[in-house]
Amino acid sequence: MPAPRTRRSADQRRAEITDAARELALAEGLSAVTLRAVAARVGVASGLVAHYAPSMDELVASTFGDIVGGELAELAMLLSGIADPTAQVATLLATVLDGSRTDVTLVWVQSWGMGERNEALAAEARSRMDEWQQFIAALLHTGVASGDFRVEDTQGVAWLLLGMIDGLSAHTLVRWGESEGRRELLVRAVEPLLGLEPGRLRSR
Amino acid sequence: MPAPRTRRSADQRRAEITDAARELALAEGLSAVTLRAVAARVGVASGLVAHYAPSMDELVASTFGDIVGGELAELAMLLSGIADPTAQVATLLATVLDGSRTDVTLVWVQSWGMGERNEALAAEARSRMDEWQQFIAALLHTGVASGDFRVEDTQGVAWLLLGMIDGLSAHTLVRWGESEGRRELLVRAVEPLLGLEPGRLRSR
DNA sequence: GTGCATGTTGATCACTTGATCAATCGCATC
DNA sequence: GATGCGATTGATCAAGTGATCAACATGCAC
Repeated sequence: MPAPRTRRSADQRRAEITDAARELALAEGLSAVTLRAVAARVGVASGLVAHYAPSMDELVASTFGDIVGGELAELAMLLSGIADPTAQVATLLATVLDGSRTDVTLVWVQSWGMGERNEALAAEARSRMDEWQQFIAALLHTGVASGDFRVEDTQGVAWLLLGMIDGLSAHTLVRWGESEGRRELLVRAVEPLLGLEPGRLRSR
Repeated sequence: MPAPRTRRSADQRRAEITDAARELALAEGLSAVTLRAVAARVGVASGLVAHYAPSMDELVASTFGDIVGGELAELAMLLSGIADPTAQVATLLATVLDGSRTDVTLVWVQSWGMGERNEALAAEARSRMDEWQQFIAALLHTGVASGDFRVEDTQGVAWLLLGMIDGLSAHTLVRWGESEGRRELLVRAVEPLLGLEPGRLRSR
């Protein structure tokens, strides 16, 4: 039986396709976001995906953007419910390293490795990294303004924190477990960067 | 004109192939290590590469191992000429973050992202990460023994250092430049982890 | 010189990828 | 109900992947 043809509005179909792409990327990585794989997941002919996507490179890039943008929005939401800057940073570190986001981490790591061959993806990765850096910098800035932190180079420290987070996250892709002990150590390394006395970030 | 057929010993040809694979990986990434690309670089029929390599997955994995193994050996050589543990760590950080090794960094990052689809590569990556971690741990151990460092959880701190290094290195793939300022900050974060007074790691 | 073990070729298979496009048909509009 | 816009199909192309193998020929042993 040939699949029954269903007809949607263009916007609706577009949404289905981007959703399917995101689900695929989270389940099997960005390299699994393929013309036919997306089509199969939507339950549609391959040509239709090609019809809506400018190119697969761009679909992969925008899928990456969706995922990591959503992650940041989620985190921002979580932190917005916390008043104390120190607690915010503590929560940031705890959340990002809790090992429950290997799917998003894989997407990040693949974006760095695939950027060599997919210029749209590389550009999107740069943009999203900036977004994250600015988010962290804003966090630090708030803490400095309130007198909780003492940071000179806010931008630089934000980059450093992001680098640490990304590196430790990437490691969990290959070596999971032991994340508990490493957060403790990370916290000890971060405190002096923020001008905090030892132990302040741990209280939580 | 059909290419003139040249005949080498099996060992010699094997060496040519692994060399070509390494060069390709460094120039264009692990994903460029392809049956035909390697054959073309050696100047040989594709079938010959298949004849010597158990499979392309394994050739990619062993190529990765060659590259990062060589990197570590090179670094070990460099550090062996330094007596003071503090200077050793300072040199380690300076060397790894000097931005002159984006080729090796790309190989690292790709190994994490491709491990999903290449089990041999994933295993090799795990093994090489262990190697690095043990190397750093030994460095720390020496410093503790000599009284230069004060570190309780040597293994944990080694993992943390490696994570920081990998994360910051990965960032240089997308955002190069500014590496100078970040080393300064990294050093400030690492000092307390080693039980060093502020500024000790910077003296170099 | 001759023989032949073994290094080497390149055509070939089966598969996957992104992309194109004429043909088809669902469905809102009239 | 009939019309036609536009969403949808699926066959098709060109390119690239790893792998296989019968045929070939090189250069050493004798």
